[in-house]
Amino acid sequence: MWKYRPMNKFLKEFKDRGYFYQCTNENDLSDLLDKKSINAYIGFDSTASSLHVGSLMQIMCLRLLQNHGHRPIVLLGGGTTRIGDPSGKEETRKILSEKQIEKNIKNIQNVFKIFLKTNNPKLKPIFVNNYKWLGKLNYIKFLREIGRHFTINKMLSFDSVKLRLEREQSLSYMEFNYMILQAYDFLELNKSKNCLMQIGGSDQWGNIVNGVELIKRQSGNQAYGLTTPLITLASGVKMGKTEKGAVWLDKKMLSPYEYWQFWRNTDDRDVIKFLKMFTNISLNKIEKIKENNINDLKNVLANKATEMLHGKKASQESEKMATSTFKEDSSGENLPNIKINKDILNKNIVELVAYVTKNISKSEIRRLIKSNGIKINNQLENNEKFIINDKLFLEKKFIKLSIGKKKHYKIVI
RNA sequence: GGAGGGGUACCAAAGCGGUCAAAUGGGGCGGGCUGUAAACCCGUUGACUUCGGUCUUCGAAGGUUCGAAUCCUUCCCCCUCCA
Repeated sequence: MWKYRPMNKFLKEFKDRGYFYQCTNENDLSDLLDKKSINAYIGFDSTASSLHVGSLMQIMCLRLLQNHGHRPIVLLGGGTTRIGDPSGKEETRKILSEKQIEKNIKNIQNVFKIFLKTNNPKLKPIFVNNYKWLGKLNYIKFLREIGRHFTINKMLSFDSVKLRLEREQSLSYMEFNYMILQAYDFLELNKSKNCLMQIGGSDQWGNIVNGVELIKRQSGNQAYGLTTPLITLASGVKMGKTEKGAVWLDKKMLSPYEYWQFWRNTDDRDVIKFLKMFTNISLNKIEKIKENNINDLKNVLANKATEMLHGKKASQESEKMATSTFKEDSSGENLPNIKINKDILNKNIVELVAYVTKNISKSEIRRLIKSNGIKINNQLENNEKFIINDKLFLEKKFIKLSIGKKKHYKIVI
């Protein structure tokens, strides 16, 4: 008999915010989450020294979980990173050095310390590194205890494997084992941390289900899996990349201002979706403001998203900088100062731009100048021999250098 | 182990002795339109330059040639088929 029961609040919000894709046993899970506070984990790739926006939804899931009184476990895959997940990968991945992985893990933890900050000691995130248990596995023992539960027949049917085989791309034995290791992780966390749920991207479904089954067989415990959809932008591209590369969640790799800009430049069609997914604004409030001017909403999105990661101050400064860059058409008074050496004076404009930008070649700067991309004090300057002299600083004591429409610098000596 | 195909700029992909700094598409950058959006249009996309040029690139190293991304030799790496 099916009787009506209201969905668990966490699950409901999880769905309403757009995080939900699939779940192993929704009704039971809903009941469980109503009944008690559980521990749940997500594993993160440690192949780079920072996570990027592509992982943000996963992080937000943990945050939501925590807000609803459950405890997040963050697994940073020192063990599995050494193997490489074949899911969704066209080719075998490069294998990183042990040292690099450890370094990455250390740095990545910082992001979670920001997003999952709490005063409640019971909800503090637990960090685990699966190298701790995977690193000392005994092969024979592992095969006998764990390997026996996996049939090759079934493993071959999983997408991660199947696609690679169908496309006749090689899949190493090492990678083939990835899903077993991930299942084992779940089992291990279930035993040692009483972890009852694993969340992951939809491409992790197979791996997660394997874990749930392994736990059932090994210990008889019921565990659950929950997946999030792959976010595709209205423009059709995968989220998380900009022209310049990944949108990193680390100010050393992407400044707060650039992060702010990333959100500010969201496609119109994605704004509401992103407000739900990537801010902590309540769904009721979003419902109320969703008809507001689209550009105002983009500002809200940028502010909230930036605030969450880089703090209120950085967020406000970014907005201020954006306003002075795009709105006021002004002197550039509010831009951050860029100090230059005196010896740039009386050299030509190419030298100045090169000094300010780094990483862009003089040929490229010359091209920019020729194609009307450079302004000095709001004045187009298309002579590459233009000399920077101190008269340009005038009474303002600085010059405003504009590169394209979006990049402006306040140059002081 | 045997047979064959291939490695070209950020990516994909043409070129197969000179006219190749290398077609074309994507991406990027700049400009136009606009709303810091989308769509569209134009330009540009190796480095350095006294704007005359100069230097470095087509998996790596050698060689042939007046001249090589293109031909030859050796090596490295990928892929396909057969065993």
